[in-house]
Amino acid sequence: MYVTLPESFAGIVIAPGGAIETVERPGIRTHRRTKPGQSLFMEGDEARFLFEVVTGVVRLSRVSRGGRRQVISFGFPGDVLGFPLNGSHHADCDVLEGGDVLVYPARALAAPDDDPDLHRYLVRAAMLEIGGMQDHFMVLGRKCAIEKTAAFLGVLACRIGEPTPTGTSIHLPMYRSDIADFLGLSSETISRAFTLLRQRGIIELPTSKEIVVPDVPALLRLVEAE
Amino acid sequence: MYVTLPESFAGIVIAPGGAIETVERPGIRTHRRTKPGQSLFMEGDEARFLFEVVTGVVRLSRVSRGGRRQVISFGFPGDVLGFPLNGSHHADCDVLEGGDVLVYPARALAAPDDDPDLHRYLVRAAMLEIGGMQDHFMVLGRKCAIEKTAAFLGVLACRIGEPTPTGTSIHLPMYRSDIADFLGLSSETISRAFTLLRQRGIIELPTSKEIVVPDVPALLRLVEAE
DNA sequence: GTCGATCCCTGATCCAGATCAGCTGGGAAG
DNA sequence: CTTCCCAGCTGATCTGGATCAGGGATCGAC
Repeated sequence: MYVTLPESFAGIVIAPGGAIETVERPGIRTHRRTKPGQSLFMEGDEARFLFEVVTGVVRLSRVSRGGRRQVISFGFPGDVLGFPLNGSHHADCDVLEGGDVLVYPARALAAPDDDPDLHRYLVRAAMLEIGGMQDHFMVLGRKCAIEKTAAFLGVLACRIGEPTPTGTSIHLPMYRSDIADFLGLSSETISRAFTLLRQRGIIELPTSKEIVVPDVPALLRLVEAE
Repeated sequence: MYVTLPESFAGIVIAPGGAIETVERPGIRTHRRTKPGQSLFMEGDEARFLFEVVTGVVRLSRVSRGGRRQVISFGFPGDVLGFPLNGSHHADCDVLEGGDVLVYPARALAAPDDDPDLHRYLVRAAMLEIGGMQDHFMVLGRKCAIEKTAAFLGVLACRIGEPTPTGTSIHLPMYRSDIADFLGLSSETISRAFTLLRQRGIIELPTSKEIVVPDVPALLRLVEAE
């Protein structure tokens, strides 16, 4: 998941996934059960598989020599992760919330003929990945803290929000520091942004990992004050 | 081009392109001549073609509703641009320095059987794109101005630097503001970073668009002060 | 040649967010 | 139950980079 919002968001309820052109996911595949804290792959590992999150949440991240960390993306249900570079993985993938992943052979990407349906599915997933990352550049490079945070929560509300009587409810499986490393901020700034949004009535925080958004369009209007 | 540096850079001269696993570019293709200022495609255009820069330089960018701009990447010789999302382009592509581009039909990506060699070539280019963008996240989110600038010039030196008696020479076809919008900084900060690097003897600026790097490893050592 | 129009550089000031530090609360272990 | 530990929150301070402002170099139009 990247922080990528559809063109016209004001007042529009966005369907989970938000796909326009759809490629059917190929039939029954290999599943693997994931446990919190488990590593699906690490930077430098030979890339034998790609993964699609079915349930649960994973985190894709890189750590620099100096110890600075960048969370590249969060993998929510429907996200495909593990696109290989020169045959090896290029980031660490860890499980935040246990669940199920689909396991695709990396060969399916390089060899179209083995399984043409799967191949086309993965190529399309790669295009979605590139598009999402392009949007995320704008967030990282050209938005302030409150806009980044609002955009992040807005995307989560659209993708994994549960409708409740009081608003859209989001469960956050990651730490504040994960969100910070994803948005290029410090964890203190995330805390302060959450507090500010709460004070303004944009979100409620029943617990530190549960967020209720009474009015998603109001949240999304904060994404870019023009 | 993204700001993406190989693992072990200190003292190592990086080959242009830096590819490890190579896929041969398919035979003779359609060329198109480009002129400075020309637009190859714009956001929202139907994606009928992908482009590979042969000579010259292009710029890929997005502009938000509020008018803020993010330069997503610069296209130097060897870079493939224009990966489609739901059949349309997702950013603007403009020519900075005239030259030649190869034109590939977008179908080649979706339909493996039309031209299997080209298809594999483009899939591999997409994987390079994803890997490069992941590295660029670290630059945007977790590096300071001087590190961003040094990393940017370092990549350029490795990719398009010309060896001269006094060092590696780089021609910059873009404005300071383009570099700023690429690195998530202001154009003033780019100017100041260039001046600082010049004062420290890391670079020379014969003209504002020509940069000479006497010692590329010294430049790259600034990328991450640990 | 002169005149604009840009682009680039640099100084001064300001502010958003990092950093440092301390406090609080909830969950796990005993 | 108590204790410990760590995530999260918040206050105080600092600072890197944005912003504002002005000045010089370059280039094209005429």
